[in-house]
Amino acid sequence: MRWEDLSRENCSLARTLAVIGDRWTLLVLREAFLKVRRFDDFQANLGIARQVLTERLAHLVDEGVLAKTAYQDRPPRFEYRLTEKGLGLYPAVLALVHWGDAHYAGRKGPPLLHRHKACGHDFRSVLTCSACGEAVDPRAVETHPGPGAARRRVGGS
Amino acid sequence: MRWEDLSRENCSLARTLAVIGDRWTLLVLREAFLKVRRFDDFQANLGIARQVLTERLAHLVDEGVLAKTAYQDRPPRFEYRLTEKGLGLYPAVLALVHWGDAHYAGRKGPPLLHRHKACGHDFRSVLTCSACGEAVDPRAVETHPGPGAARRRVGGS
DNA sequence: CGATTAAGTCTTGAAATAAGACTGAGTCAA
DNA sequence: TTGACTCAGTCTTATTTCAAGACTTAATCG
Repeated sequence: MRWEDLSRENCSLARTLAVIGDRWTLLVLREAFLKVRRFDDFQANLGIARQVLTERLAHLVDEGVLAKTAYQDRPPRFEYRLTEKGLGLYPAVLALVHWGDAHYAGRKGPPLLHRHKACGHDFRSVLTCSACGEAVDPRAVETHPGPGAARRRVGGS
Repeated sequence: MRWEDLSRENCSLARTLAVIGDRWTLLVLREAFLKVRRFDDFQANLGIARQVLTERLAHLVDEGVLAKTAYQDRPPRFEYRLTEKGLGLYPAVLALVHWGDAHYAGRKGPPLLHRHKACGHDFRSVLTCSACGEAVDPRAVETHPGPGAARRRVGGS
């Protein structure tokens, strides 16, 4: 299979990765979550090849994860901001960051902490069940086909 | 910057992506979470080039995300299983899947549902604060440097 | 005028990926 | 005991992507 066929897979992870699974894309989003908005700032912070950055930003805009808007007209200058859809990736990004904190932070601890403004404390993200509100252990999850599951061939010859 | 320098960045997301940010790696892990264990099954399910699969599995084993063990000796046959560290990626994977469900599921709904065995209901993951136990809105999070933050040059000439 | 800034595009060489043939060790069935 | 098959890879070749940095365009600043 080639990467560009991913979005046609009937799998939500594959479709998500078709949008944000490229090399660099999640790092571009990290910068966006840290309020970086301009092409040259993304480029300088990431050290990414400019061509690649151009392509990644365009893709994220196409997918509605970032919005590109002019903040001045002459000369034209643009900024890239997270949309609501893009903001929806925050739980995933935070979970990845906290996994990194747990396994790859240096002796001194994590480089960045997250504070929950509502309660005032630094926190880690906890996977919680939308149905019962309790923390979920990965081993306590079972999967089963949903309404959009692919029809399977049954009893074929 | 080149990709292989990522793991030296003082950023937990960058270090995480150095492990699981390659093309295909998260799909390999999807299969692992769905209890796939053998080389040929990964290969057949993903349609990934065998060479790439070989390299990805070896990398995940190196990083302690998967464990490779022989399940028979003659001929030698191996299986790849998630370690505890690998299981720790579940919240991140689930968050990505649920983002895909929200934005890319077809008309009929998501292809796969997740049931919380403890309460018996299908659920979505909710980002919850480890300090206060409440659901966290992305806009209610502030970041600040942690103990492992890079020392910044101060007052340089 | 000359330097600087922002947001790219272009060029070139290096690296990664896709597709599929091939290998080797062993099993199974006739 | 030959021939088909399984598993877990390796090898080859062509295509695609990425890295690095020079170049471009339009406008402002001193």
